[in-house]
Amino acid sequence: MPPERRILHLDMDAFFASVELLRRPDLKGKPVIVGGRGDPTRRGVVTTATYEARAFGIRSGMPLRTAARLCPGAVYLPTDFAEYLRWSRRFKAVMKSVPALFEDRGIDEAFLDISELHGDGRSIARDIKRRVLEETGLTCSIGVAPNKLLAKIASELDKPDGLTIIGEGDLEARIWPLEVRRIPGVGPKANERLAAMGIRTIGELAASPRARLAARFGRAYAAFLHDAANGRHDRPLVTGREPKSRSRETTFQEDTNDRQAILRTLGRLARQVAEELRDRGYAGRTIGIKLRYADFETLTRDRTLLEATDDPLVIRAAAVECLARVALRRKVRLLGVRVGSLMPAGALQASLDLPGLRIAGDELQETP
DNA sequence: TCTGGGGTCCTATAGCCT
DNA sequence: TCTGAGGCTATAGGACCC
Repeated sequence: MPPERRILHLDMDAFFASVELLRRPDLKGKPVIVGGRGDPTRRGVVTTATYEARAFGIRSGMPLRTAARLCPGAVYLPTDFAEYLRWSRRFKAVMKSVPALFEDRGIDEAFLDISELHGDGRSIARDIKRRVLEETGLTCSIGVAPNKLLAKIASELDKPDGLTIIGEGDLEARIWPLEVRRIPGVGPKANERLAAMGIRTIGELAASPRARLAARFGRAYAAFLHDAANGRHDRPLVTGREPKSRSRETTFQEDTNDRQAILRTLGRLARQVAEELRDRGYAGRTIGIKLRYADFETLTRDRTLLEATDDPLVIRAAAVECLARVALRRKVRLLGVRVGSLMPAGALQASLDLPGLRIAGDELQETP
């Protein structure tokens, strides 16, 4: 019998908006909406809204133009990722100071495996909340549970500034009444298909025969759903992660079918991706584009090179080649460039510097 | 007036090879 | 020699997450 795990999930409250309030304390108590360029007449979506704005029905992912209709009196601010990243590092530094496995889950949340720590989960969580507040002036919500999945659900249950402990015995009372959509991994599509089967709550999902789920969702996903609903989830924390791809994309303010404009944008995106790769010391072999038509139909095209690259001209050339495989009969709303199959650029150099090989121009040649 | 930008992972299919 | 199974890689799309 393995000892019960204790996983802690921390989620910052309305993170981007709260960071903005640190520099603009005069906006405290007002509806503040962060998203796009901060101009609700232009294309963009809400990334975060303060709780005052949420009272007007503002939700993240909502078009800024819709938000402007629902809450014209709100203060609209542009997203400033560099600034949020600075504050993100600060709260994560607090978490990393705890002697426990740490898993980074993006800019505003993270896990700790506190199984081996002395003391009860509640006091450990309280201590972290207090120190995060001291170091950043920001509040967060924490969930503690026997696995990552339940911990994440728990951290959502008492937002903002919440602390929720879920034990094995709390499943029926605390988790089963929740809607299936609360399970991370159940998005709009799966939610709809479950609803069509008459399954709305996690409890109903837990009581569904696996075979019935497998018939609609396939074995693997059905097993995940059924286990999750029954509180079973043994995925370990992922402590170190290598990036798999890097991309840049942009939505045109006006849909366009101007070939020259599209090519110019492609070149700019290729340059930006290359710059980021070089900054971070990576190169990639698979170059791809993403294109979204005005009607939102989206397609991708890939091309795999013989060698990994971080050269903007090589990336652009491959992207142009991908673009040539797409019919540009309709207007385009979004264009993206992606580099995948990443490897550290050092490894690339090492492979090119193998004895007996040297670089000549663009080609690998045998050393005489 | 809709619907961003940055990612990961999974699945299906096709071609090639053994 | 033919057929098939199965592995591997490349490609495309979709669902989901923050």
